[in-house]
Amino acid sequence: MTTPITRFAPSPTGHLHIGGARTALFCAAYARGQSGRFVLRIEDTDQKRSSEAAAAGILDDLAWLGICWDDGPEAQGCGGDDRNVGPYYQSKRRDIYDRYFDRLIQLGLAYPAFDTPEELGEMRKAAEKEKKTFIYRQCADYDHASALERANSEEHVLRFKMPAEAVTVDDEVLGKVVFPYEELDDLVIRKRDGFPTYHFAVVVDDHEMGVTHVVRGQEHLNNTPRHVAMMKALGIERPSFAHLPLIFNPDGSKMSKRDKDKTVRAAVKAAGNISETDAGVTAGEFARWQKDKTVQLPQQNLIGLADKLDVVLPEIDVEDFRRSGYLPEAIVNYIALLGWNPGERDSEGNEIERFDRPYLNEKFAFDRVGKKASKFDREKLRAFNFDLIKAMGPGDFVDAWRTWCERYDTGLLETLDRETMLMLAPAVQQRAVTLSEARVPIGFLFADTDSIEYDEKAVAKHVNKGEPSGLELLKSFAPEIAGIDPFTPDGIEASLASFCESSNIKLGKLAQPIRVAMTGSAVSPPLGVTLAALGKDTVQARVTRLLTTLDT
RNA sequence: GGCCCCGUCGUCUAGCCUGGCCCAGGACACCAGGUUUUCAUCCUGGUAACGCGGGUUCGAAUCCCGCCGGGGUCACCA
Repeated sequence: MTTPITRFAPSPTGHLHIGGARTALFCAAYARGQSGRFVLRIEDTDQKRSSEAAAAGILDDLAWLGICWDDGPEAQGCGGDDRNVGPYYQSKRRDIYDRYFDRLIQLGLAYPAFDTPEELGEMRKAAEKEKKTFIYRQCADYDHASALERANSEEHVLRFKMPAEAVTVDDEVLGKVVFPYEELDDLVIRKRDGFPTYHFAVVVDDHEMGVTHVVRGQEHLNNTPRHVAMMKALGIERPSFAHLPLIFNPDGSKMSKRDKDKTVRAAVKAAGNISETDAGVTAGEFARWQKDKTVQLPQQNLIGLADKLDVVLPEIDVEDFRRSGYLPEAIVNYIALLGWNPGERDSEGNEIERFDRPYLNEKFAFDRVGKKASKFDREKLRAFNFDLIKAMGPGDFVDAWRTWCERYDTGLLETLDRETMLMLAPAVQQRAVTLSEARVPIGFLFADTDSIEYDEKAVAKHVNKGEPSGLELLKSFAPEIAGIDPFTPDGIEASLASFCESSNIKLGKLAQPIRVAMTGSAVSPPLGVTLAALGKDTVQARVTRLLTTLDT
């Protein structure tokens, strides 16, 4: 049997979309599990929209997820050209495409077409008027020789002459799908600028790179017969195809990069007082963005606006999830389950759905990929992430936390040293679903003692009420604080316990007023870590403040 | 609109190919209890689905047909 070779071929027009990540993951998992190879190719034939930075970003996103490629651009410790089938940027493969263009022209299966975009627009409009789909065909009196001659001096595109027969696609996921000839047009394979179109480049590159399994989103299904027809024309052996079901938003719409703009646009409109200065772009750009749903603002500007408007951007790209503080392992596990499942049960008879990469690699196959599009359920992703966070050792957690902070919250690193974070870790891990939310349960650490606002209900219940009242208990405990040694979670807990025992009160009676003093509310992590993290001086200051502020 | 794909709890799904083990199982969410110095974690339990209509069959979530619904695609983008 030949070595299976899969490939992921993103176009570098932005960050890696979560759907693309799943495609890449399945490709990589299949290659690993079958001892094959996984190729990464950058499809940058669209000169206008592609960028070097986007390509680098995608490689970075993949590597962060732990999806490494065997053949492809060398970056992040992945890639290389061991099989000598590169380069892996389509823009650098022009000479290869030219060879194939020539072959098709010789065969009379590719021909120059001179219609201008305007003319084509007219033709489409006319077809639409008749309620028909516009299908481009070579005109009946087309003269190949003179067209070729004319092509030497005139701008033109190259079209593929679609053979007059239906095409059957055998899909690993969907099964047999038949496309009638009447639906297949003479597609453009070389653009006016000389670059191949996507359709042509994939066919050539997949063949040149020995790809055996073409795995991609279902939105490509309708393209497949064109590709198959070209393969046949070129005498290329056809690979197997696997079209993955789409991923939707919870509301059923397709998960799109533009959703982020959509969210911010709506918030801007609702706020009513946002200007181009807030957006950080020119007035013209801002107006265009507001009016045109297809116009996107740069990521950084979008984040800035979202912060200003206090709206949460929907996570769409891998980078968005990373920023939100999800662990790559959680994302990988969750997206693997979108459209696929191992179909195995654990010893208790429950379906297995929590697993790691080695398990995925071993089990993944296309026969268990579903056909139905799935909605992206953030709550479930959060549950996966939370479980992973809870299961981490404190050291690993702090490592992950600090790494995240280096990228997204350097301020936290300035406030907390590693040792303090380590002490806080167990408390935080029980309370933070994502890394970005890790600072929430310890928010009291960042408050200024003199500006703590005391929650009315908490004060009424825990400070004023009781006999003796919480305030009185706190007052009598206050002198003890200075003598707590060591001032560590254990030392503090011990001191608290012995004080309560000798005073013959329940721990809760004292604990709650202390919480109010420390945080202004009745909620905090266990008192030991809460006080230890604050430090003796701050603890005393906060107790004093409550006593002086609320003792009436 | 043409063509193509899809349709099991709110969501992700198991089961469908090889009809009975399914008055449909799991997970997330939700609800109710319990443990706990608060919150959280944790534990226990519960609500909840085969889109509709015809067939075939002793028997259908599973096979067939129709309908309805959702989605994709119709570029010199990928």
